[in-house]
Amino acid sequence: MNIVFMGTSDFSLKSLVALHKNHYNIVAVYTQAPKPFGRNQKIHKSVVHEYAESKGIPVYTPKSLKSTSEVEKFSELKADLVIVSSYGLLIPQNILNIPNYGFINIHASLLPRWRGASPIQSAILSGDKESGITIMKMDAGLDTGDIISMKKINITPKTTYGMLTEEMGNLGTEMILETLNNLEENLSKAWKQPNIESTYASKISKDMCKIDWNNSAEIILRKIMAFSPTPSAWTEIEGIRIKILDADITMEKLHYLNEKTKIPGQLCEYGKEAFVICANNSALKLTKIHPAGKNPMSGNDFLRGHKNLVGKIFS
RNA sequence: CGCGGGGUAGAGCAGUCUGGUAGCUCGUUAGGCUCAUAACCUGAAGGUCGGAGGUUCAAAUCCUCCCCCCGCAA
Repeated sequence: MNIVFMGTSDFSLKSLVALHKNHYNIVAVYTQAPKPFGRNQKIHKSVVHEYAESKGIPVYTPKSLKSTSEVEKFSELKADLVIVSSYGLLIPQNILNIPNYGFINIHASLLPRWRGASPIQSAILSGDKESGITIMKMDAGLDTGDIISMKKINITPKTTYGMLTEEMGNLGTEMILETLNNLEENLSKAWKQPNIESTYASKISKDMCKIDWNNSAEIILRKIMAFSPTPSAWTEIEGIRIKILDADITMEKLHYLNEKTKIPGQLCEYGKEAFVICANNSALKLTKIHPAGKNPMSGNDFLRGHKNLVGKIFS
């Protein structure tokens, strides 16, 4: 069976590696084109691109699949099945129709909740208690295909995007291998998504990552977790831009904080630890932060060199 | 040549502009105080100031080149 793999991120890489190690016949890999990335505008290939190349698998990086030349190239691969995992491009119907077994997608949410680009971050941001992986047959809609299988993962208040992505990647890999084990039967048993209760996870934008200290500590903590370790929730104080990598909602020090004139975003020190006031009489203890131009450090360390900032306001 | 911040004791920083004894807050360590302590007091150890060259009577500081870390942007 000829398999084509389409994916770009670390999440998808795990599945590709597993497929390759299990000796599936991967005839081609599609991934997003190399882009200028990082300092000095160096061109970087995607992790999937690097891996496929190192294993001698042909790599395709079209900017779109809509052109007739791309459709022709694809049909020449004589794919029987395509596995898609956080690829990043829309797949037109005339390509979906080509493989006998169609397209299968590994999606990192419990569909129909969180269709779209950022299912993992969105689940954490909105405070979901659980998420998971859905394996589905792809159709022309955005993550609207029939469901082949679904498994859950718990989310705690301290689950980060990085941690959840790791777990999701492992689970997705496990599930796609199960699916392939008994492909025809699994495909025939697929069921329709309920169209109620669907939600969409839009792409992550810059402003989404900036912290609004007028929210409660709980909401802010979700944002920190959803964007950790990257791109990171951030804030600013006295012109210094600071990423917040980890924090804890603090209860025991609230009585102390309440005696002060609390302003949301105010940096406080208590028992050598750094706190920031949030809305509704809540506060966050800064446990790991990353000031621009510096290396990541604890809140305590930051205070040691910046006593003058105590009492100032994050914005 | 995309824009910018930084490298000084184990950690976080000041000192650089204007050259003149290597500092601060912590940590570590020895002792003291205390019913006791992560609190307080007294002492100690711990630095080739990222590297190389240059200027100078004298360089963390000024000049030249190099290395490393990071933020933005994409």
